[in-house]
Amino acid sequence: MTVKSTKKIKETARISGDVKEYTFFEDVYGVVRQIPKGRVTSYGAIAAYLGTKLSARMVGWALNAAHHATPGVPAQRVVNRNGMLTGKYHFKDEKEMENLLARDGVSVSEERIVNFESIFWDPSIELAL
DNA sequence: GCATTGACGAAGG
DNA sequence: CCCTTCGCCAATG
Repeated sequence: MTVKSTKKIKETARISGDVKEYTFFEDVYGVVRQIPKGRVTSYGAIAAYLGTKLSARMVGWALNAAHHATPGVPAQRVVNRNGMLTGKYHFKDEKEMENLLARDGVSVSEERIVNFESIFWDPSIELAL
């Protein structure tokens, strides 16, 4: 799907049933779903790609709503800039995120992804439009 | 409508 | 190198 290059996140989130003008969620989902298996990225990288690097928190917030999204978003591939699984508590179980990453062939040691920088996937580069 | 919080990140101590 | 503070912007109390 083509990311609707959101210049601003302003028109964001209105999960109010009828109004679905929010591109924020769609964009985040779109990017996250394109993360190759075995690769990971950060909230900041996604935010930067969407042009809102100063609001990386919004990306995490969007992923929080990704739970009810279809076909599902591999949120385990999105961690903070330090490669830490900060969002694991938002999964069904704490181990779920780490488990999913292991399935992708990504090792985690002490809450931190091993070789994080090596498998880092930057949408601004990989998806470079 | 103001105050607090947050799946972040950069900077300062 | 670890911890604290501040900025960001939308949601929630």
